[in-house]
Amino acid sequence: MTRAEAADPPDDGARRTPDRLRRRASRLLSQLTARSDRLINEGLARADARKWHYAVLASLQDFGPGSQAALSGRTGIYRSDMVGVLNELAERDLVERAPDPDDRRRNVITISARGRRHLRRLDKVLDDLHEELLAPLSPAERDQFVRLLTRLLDHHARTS
Amino acid sequence: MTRAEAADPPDDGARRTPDRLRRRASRLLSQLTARSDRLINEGLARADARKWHYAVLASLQDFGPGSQAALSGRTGIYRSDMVGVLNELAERDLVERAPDPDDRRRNVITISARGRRHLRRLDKVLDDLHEELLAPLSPAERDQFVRLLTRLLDHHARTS
DNA sequence: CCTATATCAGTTGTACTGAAATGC
DNA sequence: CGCATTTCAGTACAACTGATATAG
Repeated sequence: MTRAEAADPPDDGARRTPDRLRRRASRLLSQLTARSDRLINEGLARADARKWHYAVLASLQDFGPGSQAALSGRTGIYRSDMVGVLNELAERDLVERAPDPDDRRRNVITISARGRRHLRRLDKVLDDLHEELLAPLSPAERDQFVRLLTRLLDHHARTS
Repeated sequence: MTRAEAADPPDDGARRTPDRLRRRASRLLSQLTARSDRLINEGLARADARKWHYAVLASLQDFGPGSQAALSGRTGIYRSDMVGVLNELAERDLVERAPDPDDRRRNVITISARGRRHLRRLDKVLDDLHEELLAPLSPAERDQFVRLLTRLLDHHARTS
């Protein structure tokens, strides 16, 4: 579609695209994400946190308490891995896990006061880390970047 | 550390950023890359290839033969993992691995005719996959997206 | 002696699977 | 019975580390 591409250049198609590797969006994404993840993970580790901690706390703060299955859906954490994440958060008294009286299969997870405080701290930490991540971009470009990512992600979230 | 929080900010805080999770660039990157990687890996698997295969073949085609260490640098494949990738490529007769007469520690890796053919096929496959990956974006937006990714990656490649 | 290369053995982290235990 | 929820045990794969043999 994008490339009608009638005739191969006789000798090589390589000469036209001097480094095809470095232009592939998928590869740029992978590599940038690798760096981004490392940056974020290390930054959060310094605050005794991991990115799933942030995801759960933010989800609880922004959308209220919920079952583990609900949190799993909201945050993208695998149902099987949610247990461990909540154990870590509960150990630190950042959330409370109580059986749901209405449906005793469920646990209801609630953010604690301490958890809210921690979340504010993590938000600050993440602001700084994103400042570093997006340093080369102007505010308008950062916006543009986030919008493009969002559109792509929304598209693929729906179609899968 | 920040102020002994006896009273939460009564309303706000959360209400101002209704879903902070979904706006974090790092998270958008991680999630989009997860989908992108899956898309690309599955697509390449259908062509009996993996993304490192493409990386090595493209690097050989665009920059000529090289030692395993050189390829490692060019492609980002770990020196330890290069062995396995080259084994797979050599099994399929896509590259040739010969000892370097000038420096007998080295192997010189060369792309074969069959490898060049395979690379053209993979390029086509990847074009289609990227069409799918970037479907929601106009050509201008795709360009913009690639440019932004490149700038970010360049910045972090230099500063680390 | 010190360095670079190719290779191998092994760790770590994480997405993901499968199934058990419990309750609807 | 079916189905949903939490939990656990374990797989698969990738990035990464450390060490060794060989050669400059």
